[in-house]
Amino acid sequence: MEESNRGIPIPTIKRFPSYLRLLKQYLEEGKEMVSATTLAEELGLKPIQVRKDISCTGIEGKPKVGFTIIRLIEAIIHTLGWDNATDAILIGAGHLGSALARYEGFDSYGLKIVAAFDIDQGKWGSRLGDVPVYSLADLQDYIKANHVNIGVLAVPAAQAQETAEILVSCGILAIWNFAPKDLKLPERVVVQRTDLATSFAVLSAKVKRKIANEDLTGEADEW
Amino acid sequence: MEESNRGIPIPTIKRFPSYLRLLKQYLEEGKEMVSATTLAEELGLKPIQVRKDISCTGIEGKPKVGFTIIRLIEAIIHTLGWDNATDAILIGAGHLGSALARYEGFDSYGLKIVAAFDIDQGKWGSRLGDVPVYSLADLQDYIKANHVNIGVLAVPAAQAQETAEILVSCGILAIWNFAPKDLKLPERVVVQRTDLATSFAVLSAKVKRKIANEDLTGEADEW
DNA sequence: TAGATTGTTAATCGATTAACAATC
DNA sequence: TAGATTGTTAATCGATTAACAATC
Repeated sequence: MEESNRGIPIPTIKRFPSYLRLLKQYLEEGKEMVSATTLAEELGLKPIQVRKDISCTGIEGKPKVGFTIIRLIEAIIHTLGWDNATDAILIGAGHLGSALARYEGFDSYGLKIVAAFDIDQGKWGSRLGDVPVYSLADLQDYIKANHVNIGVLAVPAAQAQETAEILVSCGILAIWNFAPKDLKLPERVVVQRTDLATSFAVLSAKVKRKIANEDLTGEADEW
Repeated sequence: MEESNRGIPIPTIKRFPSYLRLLKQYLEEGKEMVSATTLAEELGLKPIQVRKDISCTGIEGKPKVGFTIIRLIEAIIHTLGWDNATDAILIGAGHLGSALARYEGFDSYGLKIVAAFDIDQGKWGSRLGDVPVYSLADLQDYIKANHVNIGVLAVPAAQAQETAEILVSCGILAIWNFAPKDLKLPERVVVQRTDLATSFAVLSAKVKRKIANEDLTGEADEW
């Protein structure tokens, strides 16, 4: 009963990393307290929204002064479940996979890419940064032996579904899918897409909307 | 008046690329018509939602048969503004930038990365796939000379704000930000973030929720 | 104390979903 | 024709925002 069935709203979850980055910066600058008003101002949000979001972490503030930065940081990290690192494997050691394997930021998200797998024999035995690359044939054994729960999928779209199914059959619980393909998998598997097309679609739409609105205001000026 | 001030809902925009991929696949398979029911089934959505989304493109279907695939594809591409390619420049030729420059999929989004810029002198004159890498010092001249409107930002977080400000001062209208940093820019600039932290936060939350719910149902089974 | 800020409760807003008539 | 599917109008749902009392 303590934690609701539905949990914290996804939009709130999405804002947490931004809060976290800013709070860490404040901490480095030697600050101790911060108000929701300040956070909102810096991130372009409304103060009330920041307060609602913060209330999801269970942290309480002090009127007039705000919130204790270090406590907020810890609470957000805990709420996101980033306080104990999760091992993940990477499938696909192409350009994108390579960039992901070398990405330094994952440490602070509690994500650790421990191994990469690829069909290309030429890549077996090599390393992407610190991450060793193995044959796809070793996937199943590796997952079983190392109790990995998360798979990061960075293969071409044409192989995505098939590869995802292999991951699922190996017992992977969650897939972070970077391939431009919508996966059809059993309900129990958690799938999170990071889709460049989707992101660019939103950018395109915002640009279009901005231009349309500027045209409107432009016309209005002539009245 | 033809196009509303607010335009198409962002959630709908975000689903368009998925429809597009699936429709293109159907087209390749030689199909001509498709129903909203089928699309929904394949993408894990509700038929009513697909119909609502499609209605935003202005395309009308035929009861009992559905929609003409080719017309739907064209309408979605047009609605997204992907029918005439937009030039973009890439800032930051590191691992991520390199992967973005070589990404083949951008063609179909109407995005073309025409040049990359980096502070690292060792990279000047080289190429990321087809994309030439220049000095950051050449940025302003290049933007002016080539009428580029979109900047893809793939620099380290510490340089993101500063680099974005340069882009804005050079007249860039929209920034696609891959750096894990929230940019503070003038209202008129369109900023779209593609943030690994945010995406992973949602994945973490879904996993947590799934586990919580499984525990709940587990307990319920014992009653 | 006065005033800024918090947290709660209620109102608003936008998107999803349901209900159902129209139609091929 | 019968039945599946469309498109519209209304209901529901969830998140954002507003209002305001509590408090340091």
